[in-house]
Amino acid sequence: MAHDTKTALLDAAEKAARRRGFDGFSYSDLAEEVGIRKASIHYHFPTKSDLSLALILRYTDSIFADLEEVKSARSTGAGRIDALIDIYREALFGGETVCLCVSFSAHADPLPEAVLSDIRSFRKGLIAWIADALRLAQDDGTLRMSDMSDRDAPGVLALLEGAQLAARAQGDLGPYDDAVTLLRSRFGKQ
Amino acid sequence: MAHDTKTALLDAAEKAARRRGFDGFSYSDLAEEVGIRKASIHYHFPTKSDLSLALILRYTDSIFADLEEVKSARSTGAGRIDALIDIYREALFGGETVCLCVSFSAHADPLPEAVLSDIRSFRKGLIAWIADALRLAQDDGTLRMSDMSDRDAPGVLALLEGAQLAARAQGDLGPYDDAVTLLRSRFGKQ
DNA sequence: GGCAACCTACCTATCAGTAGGTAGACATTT
DNA sequence: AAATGTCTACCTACTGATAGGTAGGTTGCC
Repeated sequence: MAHDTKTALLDAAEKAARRRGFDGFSYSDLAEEVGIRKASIHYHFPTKSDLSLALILRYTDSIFADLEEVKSARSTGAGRIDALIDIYREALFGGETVCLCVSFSAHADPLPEAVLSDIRSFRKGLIAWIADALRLAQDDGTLRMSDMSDRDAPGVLALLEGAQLAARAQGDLGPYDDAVTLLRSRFGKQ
Repeated sequence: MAHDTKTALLDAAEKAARRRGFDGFSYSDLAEEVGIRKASIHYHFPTKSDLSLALILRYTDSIFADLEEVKSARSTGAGRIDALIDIYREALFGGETVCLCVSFSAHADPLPEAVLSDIRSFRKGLIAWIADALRLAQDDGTLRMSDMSDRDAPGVLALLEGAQLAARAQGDLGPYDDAVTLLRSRFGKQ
């Protein structure tokens, strides 16, 4: 199938980008991992810029789909925040990778404007989702302290991404769990 | 002077690493910026690994020195946390760079173990400093809500680093200020 | 026949790093 | 005081490896 190779390339590229950054892997690396020749990758992604855009589009779509699923699976605000914390935790792969958004944000300079634009709208959407969950948690009583509000949504996202950095630096999940304590302790039963 | 060239190289390398990542600049780039030939850089830093280590050592020393200064300049817990938020804010250079620790943590893979080890102990020291400030804030009454404690120090650091990522992705300070609202709103008069 | 999905072979640019030389400051020797 | 040696801080010129990307051919399916 045509799609299998393309998907395999995206999978390999995403893994590499999240581990070593977008400049940290080459078409050679991908070729070896996927099992085709280097030049053949250009058939699917003419330039590395094209690849970076395809990567971020697939990634943001997938995360937004996950968030929609969380919305229908979890009815309380605390439950939704908890699920979000888990999503970011699993994205760490035990401390070997960060999420693509973190990886791209950290070294945004070489990326094409279209990618940066997608990252910005991804962040916007995420913050809106979190704000919604925080409002819900206030209403349903699963947010313990009354001083946290939807205004804190950007802070929640920053906390999650920063916690990923800490885990990545250490190479294990410990620092992530330590950092998100600040969040978890503020939510009650789901 | 001998030292001026070496310092100029470190300055240029730090700026580049914080903007584009450690793999995002070359000895050629440094040579052009500093005004010496590429090969001459190897006299000061034989390999790029050597340069990465020199960078992180200088950086962590400088931050710890800043934190000591804050300790003597600010007597309240809230004042110290506020000063820390400012330090991380200024490290953004308006959204063009992140701090070196964030840059290195995001793409830790190519870095030598000695650098990662220094980053880990840097994080440890930072968290200890923050925990100390949080305890002080509890004692002196400048921490508004009683539900925040020194246990939240890893979360505070994660929040600051994550807020830097958000600002870097956007290219301006707005997202940083939005994210640290979660912190600032919890502290009273200094 | 036509097209998708590869391939081999090659390009130019750039990477970190090396070899070997040199100009000038400074100390030591004669 | 002059000559010599040594050291720092550069230099020119180069290496092999690798980067992203291109040209043009081949294979097999519809």
